[in-house]
Amino acid sequence: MTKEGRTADMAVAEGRATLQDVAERARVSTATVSRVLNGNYPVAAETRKRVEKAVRALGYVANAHARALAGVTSRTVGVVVSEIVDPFFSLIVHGIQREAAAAGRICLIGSTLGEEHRELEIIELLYEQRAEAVILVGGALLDERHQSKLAGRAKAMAAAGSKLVLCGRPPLAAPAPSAAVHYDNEHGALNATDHLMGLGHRRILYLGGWPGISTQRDRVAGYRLAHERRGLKVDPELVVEGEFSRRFGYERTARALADALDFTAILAANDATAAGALQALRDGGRRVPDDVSVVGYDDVPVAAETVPALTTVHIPLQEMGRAAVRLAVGPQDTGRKGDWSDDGPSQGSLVLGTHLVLRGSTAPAPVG
Amino acid sequence: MTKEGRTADMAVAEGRATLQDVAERARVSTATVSRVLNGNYPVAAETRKRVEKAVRALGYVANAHARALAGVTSRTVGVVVSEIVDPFFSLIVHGIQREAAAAGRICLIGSTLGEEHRELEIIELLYEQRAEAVILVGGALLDERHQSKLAGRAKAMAAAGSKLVLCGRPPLAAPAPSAAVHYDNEHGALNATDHLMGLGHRRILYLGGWPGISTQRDRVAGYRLAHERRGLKVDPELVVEGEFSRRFGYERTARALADALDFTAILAANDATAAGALQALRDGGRRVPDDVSVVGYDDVPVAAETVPALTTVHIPLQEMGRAAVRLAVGPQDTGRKGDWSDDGPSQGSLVLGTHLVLRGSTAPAPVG
DNA sequence: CTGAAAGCGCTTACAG
DNA sequence: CTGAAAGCGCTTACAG
Repeated sequence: MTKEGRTADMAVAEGRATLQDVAERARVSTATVSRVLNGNYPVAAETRKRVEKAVRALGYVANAHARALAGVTSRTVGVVVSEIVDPFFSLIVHGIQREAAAAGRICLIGSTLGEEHRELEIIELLYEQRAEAVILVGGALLDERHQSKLAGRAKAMAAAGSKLVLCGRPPLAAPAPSAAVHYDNEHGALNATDHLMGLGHRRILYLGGWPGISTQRDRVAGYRLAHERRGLKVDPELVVEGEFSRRFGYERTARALADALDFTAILAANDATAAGALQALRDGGRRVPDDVSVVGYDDVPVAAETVPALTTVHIPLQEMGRAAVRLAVGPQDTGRKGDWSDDGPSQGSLVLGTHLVLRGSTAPAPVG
Repeated sequence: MTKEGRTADMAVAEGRATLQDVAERARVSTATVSRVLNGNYPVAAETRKRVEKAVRALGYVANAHARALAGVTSRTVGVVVSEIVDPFFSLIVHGIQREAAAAGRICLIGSTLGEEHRELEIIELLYEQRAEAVILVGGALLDERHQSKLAGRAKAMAAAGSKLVLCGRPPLAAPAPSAAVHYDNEHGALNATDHLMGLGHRRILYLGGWPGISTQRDRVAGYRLAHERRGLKVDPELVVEGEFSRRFGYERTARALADALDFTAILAANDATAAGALQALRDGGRRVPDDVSVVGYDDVPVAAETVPALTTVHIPLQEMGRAAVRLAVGPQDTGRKGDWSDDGPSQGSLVLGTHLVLRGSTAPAPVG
């Protein structure tokens, strides 16, 4: 074992080495060590070498807390998701992780565990950790009190030089500063419905989705708009909301079949719901797409794996996550901290396009 | 607008309020404010009220960095995953999030983005953030250099009062301190293989899985052990390793069919691979389970959703995540910081059971 | 029950 | 190119 090796082990045995330890070993001041570590200041080559050697010998790793306290940003971005097991969220998070890694940031990920109203608690925890920015992933809770609390939080964060970024939901109402990256949700549903109508379907069952969230509101709106554009009325019996889940899709399709509800196609609120519908249809002896056409929404992996594979609305989920990080850590500070809180309501609002992916689950409406 | 409301807005406009601000407003010392906030010390009811009012008025949120620096633990647990989009990982992470929330912790989640050797970099980032513990999720890279670096890191962390927890992989070799929660991986594969053998299958294709990782090593070992126990030889042609992926499962099954490889059952390295095999079998005109039986591994949601549904090995993924957090933040410090680095090699090592879930993809081997 | 003060481990003007 | 010193926002003995 080398002398250096032994000393490193000793340092290890005593706990974490500090800047001070490194400075002493290299016989320089802590200021100098800090400078070589941050590499943003001229240091004599000779000195630099000594410091680097000491750093290695002691196995020194900077304390991010001390660094953050001393004024440098935390290099941490906060993320709030509902359920990480839901591919809609995990694909977005994947994009966030990729872009965060590229920007040298690490992610603090909080989950509401499916209880959306806990969003504010999680934001508070993330804010406590002084995340540079907090990204809220997924649809917005349709609750005025909740939204106004969110707006309050956004203001406080802006004033403190941090920011709130919305990902997969529309920007906050006017006076609150926030950035947002969204997708043309309503338009996606409009296209999907119109695709079915173009195939001759007139009685289309809208199935699934939780009405408490903006995602659902916009999808249903697109479904209705498609009818309106063709001068058709929506039969209220054909709009069955509830949950975004495979189980819900299965049960309600089975019930519709049992009730002999008249429909030739299903627009599901998301792919999981559509997969459930597919299974209920099969169990009920209906052929897809011969007897019934089915369209999903999201284009998560399962959509390509069902039998038949699902025609669905593609959302660039990963890209949306990446864009959110760009908005979050974006154009580096101009130095005027908290400054943009005065710039007006919104700090950039992106809308990504969606498009229909045609696969095997849709076909012309059966004749007769 | 109340007077208090106005002041709160003013404070907000000036950036984050500090303990000092609260103290001034409540006309007490910062020590007192700290005490009422932490509630671990007697404070006069009257004083407490004044402080609480000031906190609310200023919208004060503690700075976790300052708190951590001043000696309190960071209440942050680090997590390293490969691909968060893979349900194997996201289910474990879900369990981690649940338990972490219950313990009042927040998770810093780093991803290697599928490049396992980057694990060490991520650990370093997490260590920099002074995570209380770092949980490594998923199989271990079978690489001695990597393992010994990991051991070095584990020692350094232990000395610094933090710890490394392994989740879904075996404990580190002897002299490195670490806690681990694993599952009886080899046994699961043994059972699955034996189930097929019990149904009369003798030529079982082992399909998929990346040989560079402990997960695969143990599953293949279980497959071999099952043969050994029955005094059967493993035909090397029947062991097709490569990747854990649906695509790999599809392609290699299609190829096996094209090559007229002789087999009546498939043990897939995981459910995704099995789902790909199922599709190739269907595309190749084989009926499952009549012509070929298929068994998956993991029991992630997709296993219950394929047609037919997959017989597979269930791993208590969520529970494994929860257990990892318990090991991570576990029995609160006895105060002897870094002490357990001397206690021996391992800090508790749990092994959770797996079991076979019988669904529709397995049946007796076809006669003849 | 309350306060003054030291200290956690960094960074960064300010001098030299 | 280098160092002494202040300061970031907390917590916690130590006094009272």
